[in-house]
Amino acid sequence: MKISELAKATGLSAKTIRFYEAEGLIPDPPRTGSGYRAYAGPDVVRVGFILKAKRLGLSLDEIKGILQLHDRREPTCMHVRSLMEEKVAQIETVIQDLMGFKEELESLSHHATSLVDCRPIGGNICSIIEQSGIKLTPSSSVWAEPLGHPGARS
Amino acid sequence: MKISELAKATGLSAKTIRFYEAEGLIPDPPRTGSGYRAYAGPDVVRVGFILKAKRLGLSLDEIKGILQLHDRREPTCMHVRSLMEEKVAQIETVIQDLMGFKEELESLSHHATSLVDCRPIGGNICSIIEQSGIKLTPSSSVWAEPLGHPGARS
DNA sequence: GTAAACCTTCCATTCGAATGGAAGGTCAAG
DNA sequence: CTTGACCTTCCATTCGAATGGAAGGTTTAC
Repeated sequence: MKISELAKATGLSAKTIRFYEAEGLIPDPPRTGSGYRAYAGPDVVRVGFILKAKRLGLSLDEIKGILQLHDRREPTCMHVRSLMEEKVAQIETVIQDLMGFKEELESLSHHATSLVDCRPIGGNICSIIEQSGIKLTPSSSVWAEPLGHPGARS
Repeated sequence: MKISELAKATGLSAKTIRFYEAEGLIPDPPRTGSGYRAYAGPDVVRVGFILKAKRLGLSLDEIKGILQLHDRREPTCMHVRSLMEEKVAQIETVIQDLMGFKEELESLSHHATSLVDCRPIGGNICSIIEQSGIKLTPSSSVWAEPLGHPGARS
């Protein structure tokens, strides 16, 4: 199995597979005489695992941790379970934050609908935003780093 | 007002203020004889606006758009209102996704608790993950790009 | 007169997860 | 025997929002 075949089998690009190898998620495969990577069945399973774990919100680093346990033949499930529980707790926090924040935005929009003059008041820039009850106290945005999984781009 | 004074007044660093200037969010201020930036009251207001808008989940690009309207003396509020409504809709989607996903993770954890043998089954790597109903169909993670505000680091 | 505390510009680096592209080697079909 | 589809390595770039640091000029206090 050449790299593009593994790519097709898993839905990744060849580039991404090489990238996963460089990141230590996939072992360096044996090579053909001419230096081409030669993959086999277990590699498809492993990449499939990576994809599922990614879909579960694990970072490549977290996945790498699990795979290293597995490769050392240590049990992974306790570790995975606690990762999952951590994710659930993080998700709960994010949902709470988002719901509160949505309220905030909605009340802002409603207020704006009732503003007769929709132009800056005094020296300010936009009353919708500047009349909002938004606090600047702790800096940061609600969106700040939700789940240790920041710039996820499919 | 020198840059570090504006920084203190707004809670930003001088670096960040220069960065906002370079990004076109703040106009190039007048300079003192020795080339130091000389700010005034309206600059504090403007930076305050940027911070509030950021807290509301707007990206620097979106904020820049609003400020440009304002600088051209065009009305901003309709524009801002539609941005807000868009954000609310995005938040709703994200909350829905997160809640469904949380269910998924929780049922996974429950299943794992009842697994007698917590080791890989067959050729797989971690049953918790690989027995999950997670689909790989459309690629992508639930976390994929929640709000066009990906790597927000306070 | 000199040291600390500012200020200036410009370039590189961070985080995560890839992707783009150049330069060159290999393999199968026609 | 050449064309085109692969493969290889290596380096740079993307996205967003900054931050780090070097090299050098200025201002203020002692």
